[in-house]
Amino acid sequence: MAKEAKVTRVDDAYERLREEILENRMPPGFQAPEPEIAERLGMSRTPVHEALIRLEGDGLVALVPRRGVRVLPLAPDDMREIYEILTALEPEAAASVAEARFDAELLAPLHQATDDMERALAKADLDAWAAADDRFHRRLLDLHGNGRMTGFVQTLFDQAHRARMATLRLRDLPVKSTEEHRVILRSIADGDAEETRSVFRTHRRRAAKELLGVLERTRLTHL
Amino acid sequence: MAKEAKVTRVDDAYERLREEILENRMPPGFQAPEPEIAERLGMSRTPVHEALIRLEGDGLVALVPRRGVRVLPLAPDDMREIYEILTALEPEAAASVAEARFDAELLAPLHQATDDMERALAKADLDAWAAADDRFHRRLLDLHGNGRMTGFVQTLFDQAHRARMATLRLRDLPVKSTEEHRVILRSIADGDAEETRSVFRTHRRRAAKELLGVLERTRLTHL
DNA sequence: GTATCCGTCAATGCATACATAAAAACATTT
DNA sequence: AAATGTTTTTATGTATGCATTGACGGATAC
Repeated sequence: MAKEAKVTRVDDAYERLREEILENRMPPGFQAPEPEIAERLGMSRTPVHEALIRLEGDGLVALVPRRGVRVLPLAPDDMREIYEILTALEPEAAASVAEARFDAELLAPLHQATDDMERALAKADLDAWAAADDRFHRRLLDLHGNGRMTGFVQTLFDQAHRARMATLRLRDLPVKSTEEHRVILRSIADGDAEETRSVFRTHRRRAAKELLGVLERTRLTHL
Repeated sequence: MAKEAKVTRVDDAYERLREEILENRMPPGFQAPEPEIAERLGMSRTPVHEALIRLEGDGLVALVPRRGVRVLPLAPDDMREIYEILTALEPEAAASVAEARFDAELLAPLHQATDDMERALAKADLDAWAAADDRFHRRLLDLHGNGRMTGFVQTLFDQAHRARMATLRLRDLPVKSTEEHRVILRSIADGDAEETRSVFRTHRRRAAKELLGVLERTRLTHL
């Protein structure tokens, strides 16, 4: 997962800043003027500003006149919005993949990701678990092949990333979630679209409820 | 619907270009270097470039190195992607609005939009019909109150706008579509979430099928 | 006539310059 | 000391300059 050679400074700035936000090194509420960011990244304001426009489009930051960038915090309501959309989109995509009855070879990335989740769970390696979980969802969307959906879901994942990582450490190991992935995968392999949709919906609903429950209990109103 | 006072040149450029694309004054496939656009809009390259980044994020244009902007054409597959997402999202939003049992006053914008559709249909004014149709969908999303969903659906509407306007003139008057809106509205007013979801789904599926049928029959492979 | 090579042109990425306007710091008055 | 007015600093929006690099056209070779 080494950094790819960045072609332009705008891309470079975009990816570095995105990563810093996702990894919580630029935490929610963090604020800084553009010249400061530019200096930190070792480039002029122009490419930084253009990268920030993209990040703003991704819903990760807000550009506040005269005070620079602000990293947007996530409130429980934001998570509700995000999970509602995911609950509507992903089960449809999964059902469509099931219906397409891909052969085992094409489903390999999903098996791989699910195996990785189980392995990570066994080692209680939450970072690895989350990465594998992400990969499962991403690969599934890839198989479905609706680029717009994939892109949008990815930006939602990005937005939710911090909250997911934070809550992951505030609750029991995600045993249930891992099992559900196995079930989803089986119903996809069986080509049972209706079952896939139903199981995936349940999976998303439960995950949302659990996450919101943790936020509620821990009084984490934004992060 | 006069132009609002634009605060910055970037906003100005963004909105003018977006409108030109939606209204087909910059047709799909149109290509021009940034300096040319800048001159046309009477500003320097900087704000134009930044506006173009936003339009690229909206999926309306592509920035091609060394050749400037290109207005993206829409293929039938794009329409399939768009309608698939709309079919997954809008019925959920509508069902949720039905469940919320808003009182008549809050539903007024929907009644208004539906009335306008019927009036426009009676006068065979397709532009007014399309505008009212858009408004109905937009207001419904507004009532639902998921800002991310609203925003995303809006960008999809923007992307699909040209195709919708083009096909509207290649087929019979949208009588069925208008009637369906009336039915949807009634089921929302009745607070019947399940019925709303089902009717809306049917509405979207039928609209998609019809539109794709027209594209197919007229061999319009991109527009 | 066709294909290849080279030179010129032009578009973009980025840096920098500048005007504007807000905010912050400071001074002055009461 | 508080409040008000003034100065200074600073961030952003926009324009412009410059280097790089690809595109295009013409010339040359075959």
